[in-house]
Amino acid sequence: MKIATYNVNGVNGRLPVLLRWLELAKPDVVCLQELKAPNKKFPEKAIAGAGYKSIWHGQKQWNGVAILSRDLEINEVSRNLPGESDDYQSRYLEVLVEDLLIACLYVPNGNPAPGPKFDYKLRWLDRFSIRANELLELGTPVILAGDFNVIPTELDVYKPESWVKDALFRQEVRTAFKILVDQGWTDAIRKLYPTEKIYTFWDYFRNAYARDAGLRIDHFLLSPQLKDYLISGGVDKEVRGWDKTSDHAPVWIQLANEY
DNA sequence: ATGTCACGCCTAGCGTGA
Repeated sequence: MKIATYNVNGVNGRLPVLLRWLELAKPDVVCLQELKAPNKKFPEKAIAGAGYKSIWHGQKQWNGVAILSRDLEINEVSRNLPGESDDYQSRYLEVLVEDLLIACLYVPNGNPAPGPKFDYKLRWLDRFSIRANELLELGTPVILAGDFNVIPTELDVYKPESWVKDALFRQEVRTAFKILVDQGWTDAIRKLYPTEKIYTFWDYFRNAYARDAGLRIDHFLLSPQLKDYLISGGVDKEVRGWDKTSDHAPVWIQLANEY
């Protein structure tokens, strides 16, 4: 099974790029973030035309997540991250793809830090950590995929020293990510490439893509049942170079069929 | 500090988020 995650930065503005990439990469399941579209403007028909059924959780103007499936049956489990009843931001979606639970997440950016947005990010990560632990305790295969807005280590950023005060790399955030992973998750891309520079995001500013001034912030975390079935994975980096493209590139993993 | 995108809106540049 090939599973991808892609922060599209506007699902309608990016529709030609998304459809072109789907045709090329042919993932079985796709987690999308930053739809920037209300529910009624999600391009369900165009995506169905490419062969994918969709479950989406949109929001006017900002945020928004979706999960697409090509052939496999998909059923919604939840569209809310527990723990904060007045949190209206659409950043979370949990589905079952057959017997595999997939959570698609779009963690708050958190800048400027410190400040209320950063506090919200830390609370969100705490809430997510609680949910992730519950999912682990199910003892069934689970994938947490999406835009974590976390640079896990110095290897994951082109110039660490210039990012230490940024909400994506501050120590509190790196620690939160480490606590989460240490519950028993496997960072799939880092497992496949233990020492290589792997980036998934390049800023629109300052010609970042051409300079390869990137960050690794889109991640797959695998529950223990899955880690030995991870075959391959990577970043479809060339998509970041396409016209009218997102600032993120799609990231994917391949799991053995018999997991 | 800056830079570049996409979105919504009392439609046309501006505020906001990233």
